[in-house]
Amino acid sequence: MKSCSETRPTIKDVARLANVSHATVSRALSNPVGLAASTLDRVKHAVKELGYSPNQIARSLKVQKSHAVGIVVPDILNPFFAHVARGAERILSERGYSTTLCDSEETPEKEGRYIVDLFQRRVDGLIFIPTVERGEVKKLIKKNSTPTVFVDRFLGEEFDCIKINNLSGMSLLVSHLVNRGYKDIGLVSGPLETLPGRERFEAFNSVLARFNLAPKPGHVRISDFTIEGGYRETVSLIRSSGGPEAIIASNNLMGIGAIKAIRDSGINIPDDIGLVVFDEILLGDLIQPPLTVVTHPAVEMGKEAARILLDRMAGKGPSSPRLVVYEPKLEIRKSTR
Amino acid sequence: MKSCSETRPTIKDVARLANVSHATVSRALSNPVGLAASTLDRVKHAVKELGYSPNQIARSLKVQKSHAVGIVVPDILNPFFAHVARGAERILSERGYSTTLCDSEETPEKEGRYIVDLFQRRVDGLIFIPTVERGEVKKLIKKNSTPTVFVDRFLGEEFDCIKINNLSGMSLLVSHLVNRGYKDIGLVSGPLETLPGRERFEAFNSVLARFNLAPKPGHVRISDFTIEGGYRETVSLIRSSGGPEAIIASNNLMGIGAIKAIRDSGINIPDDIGLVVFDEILLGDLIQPPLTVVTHPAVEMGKEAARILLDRMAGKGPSSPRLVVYEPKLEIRKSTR
DNA sequence: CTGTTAGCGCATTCAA
DNA sequence: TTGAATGCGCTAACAG
Repeated sequence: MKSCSETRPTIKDVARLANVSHATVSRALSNPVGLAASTLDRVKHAVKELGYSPNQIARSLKVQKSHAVGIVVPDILNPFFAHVARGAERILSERGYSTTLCDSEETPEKEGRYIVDLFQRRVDGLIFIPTVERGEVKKLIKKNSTPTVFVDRFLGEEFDCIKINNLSGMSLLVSHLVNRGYKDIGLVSGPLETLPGRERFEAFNSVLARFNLAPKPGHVRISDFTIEGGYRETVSLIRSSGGPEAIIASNNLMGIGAIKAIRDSGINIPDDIGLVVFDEILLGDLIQPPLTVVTHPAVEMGKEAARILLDRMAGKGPSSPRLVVYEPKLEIRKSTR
Repeated sequence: MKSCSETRPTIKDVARLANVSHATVSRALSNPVGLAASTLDRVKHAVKELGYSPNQIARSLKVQKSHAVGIVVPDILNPFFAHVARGAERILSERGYSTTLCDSEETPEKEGRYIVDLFQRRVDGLIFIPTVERGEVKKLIKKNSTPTVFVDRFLGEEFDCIKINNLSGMSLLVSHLVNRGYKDIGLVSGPLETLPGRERFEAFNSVLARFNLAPKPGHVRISDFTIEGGYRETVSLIRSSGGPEAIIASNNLMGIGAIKAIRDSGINIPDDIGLVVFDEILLGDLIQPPLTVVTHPAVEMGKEAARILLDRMAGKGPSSPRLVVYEPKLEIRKSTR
């Protein structure tokens, strides 16, 4: 359809049609108390007649609030992040905030551009799941006074953060394997520059030690939280002589990569190798064999992040950073002996 | 961290520090030609010193363009829509537009609020995948002159639209089944109030007729494009006496529902029943048995939508509505005999 | 080459 | 109960 070039009606157009001042129109629309019923009526008619829709940009400039919040996630195709976004968005929109969902695609440059753009658009708040940690973004966030809450990953103790207990999650996974008789357990770890990558890595080692076990040299691989990365490291793990009896994938995407790698190597779960995954896998129960995983309450975490952000934007809440830690759950399916 | 209450520096602060007028600062930042090198230098230093970041809201108000576009999808958890969004976002951000991704969660009310909000925020363009068709949203879009392009679903011939050839997709699926000897084929259809739902439904009937077959009464079920809906109808199909030999699910989510339903009924794919799905299923190749599906180039469709939208926003392109139709591909896996 | 001026559309004092 | 005036932060004539 041809875009028609007539300009949109403004508050003045409404005022003219209703025979009042534009200030009156403004009142009628936002706080109609103490207005003559007849005036209100005329304004309403004029609004409908012209199809007037307030210009939020002008309004934001005037009131110095955008009533918008940014949500930045590293990968919208990862169901975990999508669920977090959904939870946050639900709470925020309930409270009249509109949200801008940004997918940084695990790319620090893209992420940086988003943050700058969001700040220039003067969002009132930010829910942020960063990619690999870098000083620059952290500086940006700190310099800017926009309230920000982190989810899953974070950039330092000085920020509000919603996360899960990575130690207990990894403990659940390792214990499960050890209890089933696995001794030689491999790890496909996420990047150590991310909080969950690092914490799960450390937990893996410490929990193993608690069982008087230690990872075999070469059986711990540092990867990047992607399907491809998980695939690559798992293949290499399998091919190496004396590969592990079981593998823990440190997140869902690497778990998918691991399944594919195992399948492509012509060996079998759980007969030839065990596999368990940190974080739920979409359709994890439909895969053959169904995968044992550790789950997070992703939607709830998003909601909680939003609630805390709302507090911050309202200037409420403690002045110290808030840390909310959820407990993961073990979902036992059949990917181990 | 406590949000600090000092207000952000404005262009005037920069001007004062650099000893120039704010108009000069504006020029230095946007179009620095014909400025004395020394002036430019002073401005740049002042900008850095203050950590000045232009207020995009004020800028938008002045230039009457927000340089933002909205992307509204019915379900961000559906990988098809997520991929479309990703494709669109890539093209748009390349061209300096920022995008607001909105998830209507298949809820017309939520969708309506998003559209209104986006228009009030004066987005320069809109990429829109509507929920079930309703007159109201259509009216909103038409009344507003904001360029809009639809993907997959649409609201009428008068709009730009990127879609796939639903007839040939369904033809691929039906032919595949017929060639393998299935005669009694059931359909779990999407809602007929959506374009793909309707077109696939009609294609199902016409392609069957081409083979001199007709669907058995009760073997065509109208559902709602959700996992639950697909589950429900498939269970009912299986339980009915003389259920179909094979089922076509009209989209990916209903396909997942169908798999679960078949599994929960204690019967087997492909031995007891065949299943093929319109649209790729995430991990469709990891499910047991791997699912035969028809695929769309989702990212490319999103990109094309963005390109057309860019044209529209620039006032370029034909004045008649543009329709781009992609051809689906059959991905044969092993969910039929 | 740079400063002055005038709005963009709106909310909000302050008077009347 | 309503109107007039002001300014949010910025860009874009128009002068000089």
